[in-house]
Amino acid sequence: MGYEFTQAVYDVVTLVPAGTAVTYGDVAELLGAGGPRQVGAAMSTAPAGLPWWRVVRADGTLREDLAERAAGRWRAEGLPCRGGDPERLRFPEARWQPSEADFEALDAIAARLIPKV
DNA sequence: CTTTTGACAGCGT
DNA sequence: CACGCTGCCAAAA
Repeated sequence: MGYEFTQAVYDVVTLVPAGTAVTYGDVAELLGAGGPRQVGAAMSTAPAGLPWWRVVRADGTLREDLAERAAGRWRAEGLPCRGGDPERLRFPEARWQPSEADFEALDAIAARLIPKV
């Protein structure tokens, strides 16, 4: 199965529960591969239906055009925003804390990931 | 095949 | 707080 990095990123993002968020760097770390920019590259081609608004920059913001569309979702999910800025999440409060079961799922994803031969 | 781009992050200034 | 610079490496050109 051509399980590549990009697909693994999507799988990880899918695990992030509503009402929580992670940073691009978090995704790379949870995956145990790549880095923030690689995750961003993968997200740029994200399929419809993926909760992309739950993946933000380390400072709790998103690129402006994306932040506009994400703000509504954040409010609907009750994500904690910082100060009076509705387009900036408050970390680490908003950060997803994976349960043990989540870590197992994460581990499974990492294991399936085939290092690009 | 090579080169450039980029939904980033952290540190220095 | 704001820039600027560098490292990172998958994707797209």
